[in-house]
Amino acid sequence: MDVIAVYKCLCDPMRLRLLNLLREGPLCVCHLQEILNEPQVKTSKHLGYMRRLKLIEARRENNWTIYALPDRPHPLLEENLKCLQDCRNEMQLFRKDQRKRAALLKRLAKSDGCCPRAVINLAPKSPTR
Amino acid sequence: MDVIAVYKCLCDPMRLRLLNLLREGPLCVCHLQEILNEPQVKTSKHLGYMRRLKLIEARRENNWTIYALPDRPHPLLEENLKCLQDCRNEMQLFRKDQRKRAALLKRLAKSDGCCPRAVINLAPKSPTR
DNA sequence: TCGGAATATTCCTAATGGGGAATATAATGA
DNA sequence: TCATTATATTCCCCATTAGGAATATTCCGA
Repeated sequence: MDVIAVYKCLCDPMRLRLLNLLREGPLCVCHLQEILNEPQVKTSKHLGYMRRLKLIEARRENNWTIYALPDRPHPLLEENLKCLQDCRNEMQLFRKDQRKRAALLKRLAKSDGCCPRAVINLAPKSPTR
Repeated sequence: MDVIAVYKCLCDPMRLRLLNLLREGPLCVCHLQEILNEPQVKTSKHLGYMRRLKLIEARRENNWTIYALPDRPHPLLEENLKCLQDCRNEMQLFRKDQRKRAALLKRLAKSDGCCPRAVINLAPKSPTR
């Protein structure tokens, strides 16, 4: 039952926020951390947790680790992320995070971000989806 | 975030099996226990857990406790139960449980079950849905 | 009133998870 | 080589949970 792994990931608020962001495109840890305004350990641990359960992927890009949903995410995960997107009326936090993400990307487009190289590499992926 | 409660319920295999059965109609504890072939404590505890989180309801019918999904279940729960229903190819266990349930109801229809009164009361609800 | 069936609760133990502080590791640039 | 940045890991504590054994509770019928 792989399904259990999906639900285990989904049953923590912080992980939901992370997934909600990754759904819109890959991000490095420091950006996730900044957007969520949560300590580094916490961010890294939750990402590691989901990574171990194979729900998200990580790749090293120079000094940064970029996390992303896999090309073909677990269907159950996808379905639920879509759901959460829909009920984001209740999910003020989600919307707020998304706005912060948009602002961050905009800021980085002017290339004064903390890891421009990562951003450039991800540029084709992040705006759409 | 009520959503977390839903996912907490969903991240245990036994609870998934219980929900999968309740989705088809109400059942008393002893029937659930029999179908799942799990010890009484375990069954009762998981049901209690979900009940406390308001995902399922219970009503006392003489000596039995009948558990059921609420009239208007949490939308996220419903969505996921539907999902699980769909991917039940992987979920051999679910199908097996459903067959056992059908057999049980058939047997009870001949009124030699352990709690006929409960069954009678629930008859209008269980066949459909 | 008593015994038995159905269910819930309590007590215990082991495992897991969350969070923080501190430390380790990896990669960069000076 | 060294300092710095980004990230992961380890250690520690606390809360939650799963599961079983035993016990309590509720309700029934004799």
